[in-house]
Amino acid sequence: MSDVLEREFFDRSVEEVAPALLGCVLSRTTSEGEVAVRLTEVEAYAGPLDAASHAFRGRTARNSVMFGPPGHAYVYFTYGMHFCVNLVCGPEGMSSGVLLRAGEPVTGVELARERRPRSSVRDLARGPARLCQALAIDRELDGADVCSDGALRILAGSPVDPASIHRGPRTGVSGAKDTPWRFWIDGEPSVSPYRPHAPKRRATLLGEVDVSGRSAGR
DNA sequence: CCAGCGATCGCCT
DNA sequence: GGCGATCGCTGGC
Repeated sequence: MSDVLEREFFDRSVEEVAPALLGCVLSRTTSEGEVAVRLTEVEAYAGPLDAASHAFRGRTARNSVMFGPPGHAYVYFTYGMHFCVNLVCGPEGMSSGVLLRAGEPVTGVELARERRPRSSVRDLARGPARLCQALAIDRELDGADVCSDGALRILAGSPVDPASIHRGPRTGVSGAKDTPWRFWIDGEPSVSPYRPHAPKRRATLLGEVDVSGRSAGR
């Protein structure tokens, strides 16, 4: 109960929900205890309208949670070793979601450090896979309702100064690369660095110059 | 600080 | 069979 966000919060366009999630708190409870982070960086993915979205090519076993009701977690496994978590937005069937990319630890820092012993506190939840590691989020939480009292909850946080919310292109995606649907709280140390998508290197032709981008985060 | 690279496997073409 | 909504280590400047 307490200060869990209402499901209606998620029942709007993903472009509205994403910046509104900044400053909110994601809390994860296991038998080991609670770890919570204040969200500092997110990305919006707009389902079938969005070439970068996992839902772009329709419903599959993996992404089916995105096609369900808002306020649930879509957890996927990638690169053979990492998990990332999205919160599903509305309306139901739209298959849009917000990827949670980074957060500032606010509760259970010691437990999070046990899970990521090589990490500085600043890096504990800096990046979508690190965030999942610090909070022990895996595919068992795929479909979890974050708007009720459960193992994974989203809580209201203290208000964020609107002027500190910045936006830019999303990180690491190959489709719709210029759509500015990455949102972050400016000046937050926990915001992950911007990494433009780098295509797999193939043999270069005739002195072709590699013009891949460089760091421009924050 | 930055670029390069390997790890490792589920999903989709 | 190819390639990720990534991370962490290495080696260079």
